Amino acid sequence: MAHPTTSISEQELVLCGQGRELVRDVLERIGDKWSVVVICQLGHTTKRFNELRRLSEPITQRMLSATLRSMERDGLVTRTLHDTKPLRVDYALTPRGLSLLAVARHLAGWAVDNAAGIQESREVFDAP
Amino acid sequence: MAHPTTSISEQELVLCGQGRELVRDVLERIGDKWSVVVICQLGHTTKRFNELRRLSEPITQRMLSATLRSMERDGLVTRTLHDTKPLRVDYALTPRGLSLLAVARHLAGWAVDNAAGIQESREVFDAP
DNA sequence: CTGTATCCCATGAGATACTG
DNA sequence: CAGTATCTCATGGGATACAG
Repeated sequence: MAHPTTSISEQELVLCGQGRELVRDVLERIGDKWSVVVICQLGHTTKRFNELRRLSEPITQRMLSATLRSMERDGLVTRTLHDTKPLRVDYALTPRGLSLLAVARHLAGWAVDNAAGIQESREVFDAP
Repeated sequence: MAHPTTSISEQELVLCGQGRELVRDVLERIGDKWSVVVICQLGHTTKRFNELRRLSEPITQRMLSATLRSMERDGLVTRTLHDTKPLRVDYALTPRGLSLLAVARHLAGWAVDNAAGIQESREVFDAP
């Protein structure tokens, strides 16, 4: 890991200064509706388009296509076209994609740990 | 930490099953335009509305208000109204908010580490 | 099988003005 | 000071149909 136990002050600097746009950028990457789902479904194994589509249900064809392309653009997945008939395309996470997978899992851990508590807070807040 | 070295298979289960909605939920919470900024600016210290507003520039009054309220609803911040004149309201992260701060910093670490590489990948991808 | 092209609408968020 | 109320517009993303 590159930031294992970075000091708090350093991280605060990062988040308060120029780093803010970087962080926003990452959040746009990971915060859209499907990226994390696709990243997690891809995991460490290569998968085909329709395979991913089934695993990521109810994603639409359009959104899977768009999500994969912007991930490819960011160097998170590789796209390999096998020139067979019928067509066959394989997707796999790159090393960078795998490192994002780790972050996504960290996030997922927090989500699972806090989902119930948040739900409860909301109910209290929304009460009469 | 609740999920320090959770096994991969367990996490994969979490992300593929019911956990998906939970994760989406968290991403909507943290993935909006201002939550992470506000969380980071709040950090470990109590702050007033306009103080936060300056620190989170160029956030609008409306969005800071909305962001803080949904964070309060989720039990991430506390809002304390001091009945003085002129009015004074203090905001601070709750323990849950602080745990999210840690996750946000993890994300920020990844962002900083990968921003340059992603930028480069994009340029290559977008090339003529 | 693996996509692209359109159309369409709900939502997120900025600008601005007003209030306790 | 600490908000709320409108208005407005860009965009994200679903449904559907078509294409290589």
